[in-house]
Amino acid sequence: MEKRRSDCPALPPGWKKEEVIRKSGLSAGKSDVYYYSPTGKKFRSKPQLSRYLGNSVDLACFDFRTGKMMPGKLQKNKQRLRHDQLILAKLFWERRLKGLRSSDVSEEVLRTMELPKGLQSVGLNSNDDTLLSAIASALHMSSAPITGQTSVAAEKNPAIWLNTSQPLCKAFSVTDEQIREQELKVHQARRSLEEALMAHSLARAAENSKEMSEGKAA
Amino acid sequence: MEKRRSDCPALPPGWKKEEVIRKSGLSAGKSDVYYYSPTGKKFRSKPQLSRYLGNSVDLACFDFRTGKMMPGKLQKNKQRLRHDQLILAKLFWERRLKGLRSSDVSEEVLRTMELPKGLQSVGLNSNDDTLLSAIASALHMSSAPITGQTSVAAEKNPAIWLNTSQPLCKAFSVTDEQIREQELKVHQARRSLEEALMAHSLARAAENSKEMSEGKAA
DNA sequence: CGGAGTGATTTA
DNA sequence: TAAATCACTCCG
Repeated sequence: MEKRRSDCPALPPGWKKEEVIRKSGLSAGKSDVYYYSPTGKKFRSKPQLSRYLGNSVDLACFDFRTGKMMPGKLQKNKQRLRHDQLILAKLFWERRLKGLRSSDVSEEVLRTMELPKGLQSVGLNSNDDTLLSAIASALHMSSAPITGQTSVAAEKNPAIWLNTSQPLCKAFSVTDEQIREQELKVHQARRSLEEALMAHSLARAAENSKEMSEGKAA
Repeated sequence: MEKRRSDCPALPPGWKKEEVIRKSGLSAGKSDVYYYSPTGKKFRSKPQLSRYLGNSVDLACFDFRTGKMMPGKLQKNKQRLRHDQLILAKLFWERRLKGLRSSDVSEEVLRTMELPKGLQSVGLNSNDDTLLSAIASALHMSSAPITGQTSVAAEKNPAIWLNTSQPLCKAFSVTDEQIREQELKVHQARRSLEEALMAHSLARAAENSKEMSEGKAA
C-alpha cells in the first residue's frame, strides 16, 4: 500500500500530502490526492482545503494535485459564462462576425472554410456562411476566456456586466426585466422544439413502414 | 424506532426491505437500507445480496436504495453531449428550425418572438429570424436530453453515434477525419476572432479620444 | 456511524 | 475528453 504521507512545503508546517492509486473499478489506475492537517483531518479537494484555511493561506497559485505553488498560474477561469450571458454573447459574436467577414481580418479564414460533405447533405435551406459564423462564435464562447471581462461584479449580475465598457458587450444595454422575458421565450421555444422533434420522428416511422411494405427492406 | 420492514415486489416472495435513518454523527439524517431473506438473514449491500441470490435473480437493474428495478437504467445514462457532438447537433437544429418555421409547429413561437430593444441596437446585418433560430437551438442543446440517443457506444465514439439511425443525427455522416479537420479550422477561427476583437477595441479607443478632444466629454 | 474507495457529475 | 469535485456505497 502506498500510504506514504509526505510533507508539503507549500503549506504551513505539519501538513501532509498523500496520493492513493485507485485499484479497481472503472477508474482503476487513476489517483486521488489527499492532504492532512497537523491535527490529522483529511482534505479531499482544493475547495475544501481553501474553506478550512480561509485567509490564512492564499491558495490562488496552489496546485492541489502536485502540492506545489505555481506562480503566474493564477488558477483557471472558473468563471464560466452563465446561461443568459451565453445567449447574449453568442448573439453578439454571430452578428459581429457577419459584419466583419467581407472587409476585415476574419475574411480569409471564413471564406476558405467549408462544411464536411456529410453535413452539407443535411439539406434544407440556410447558407453556410451563417452556419460557419455560428460555429465559430459558439466555439469561441465554449471554452476560451473573454478578453476584457475580469470584473468580480460580473459574477453577480449580468445586467451590470453587460453595461460595462468592455469590448465584448459595449453595444448592449440589457435589464433584468429583459432577461426574464427572454427566459420565458426560451421555455416556449423548447416546447416547440420538442414538438418538432416528435413530428420528425413520426414522419420517419411512417417513411420506414412505407418502404417496408414496398419490399425495400434488407 | 422505524424498524418497519416492508415487502419488496422486485425480489422473490418473502423478502423484506427496511430503511433506518442515522440519528447522529457527521452522517446524521442519511439512511441505511437493509434486506431480509425469507429466512430472516440480513443483507447490507447489493454485492452481498447478489452473491447470495446468484443467478436465480438478475440484479443488474435492481436499485438497492429504492428497492425497485430500473429498466434501461443500466448505469450512467446521464452522459452529456461532448464538445464535437454539440457542434454538430447545433448545426442540425439550426437548419431544421429554419426549415420548419414557415410550415410547422415552430412557426407560431418563432414568429412572435422578439429581441429586446437593447439587443436590436447592436446593429450590423443579419436578420432576427436566423438569430432566433440559433438561440432556440443553442438553448435546447444546453440542457435538454436528446430524444432517441441512448446507445452505450455513443459514449465511446462520436463517429459511431453520428451514424446511427436516431432522429437527431439521421442526416449526418461524419468521420473522425472530418472532425479533426473541423478542429483545425476552429483554431484558425479563434485566432481570427481574437484579431477582430483587438481591432474593435482599438477602434473604440480611437473614437473615444476623438470625442474627448472635441469637447463632448461629460 | 465512520470513512476509505469508487462512482457520478461538473468544469475546463 | 480529462481533470476536479462531490456523492455514495459498503463493510468494519
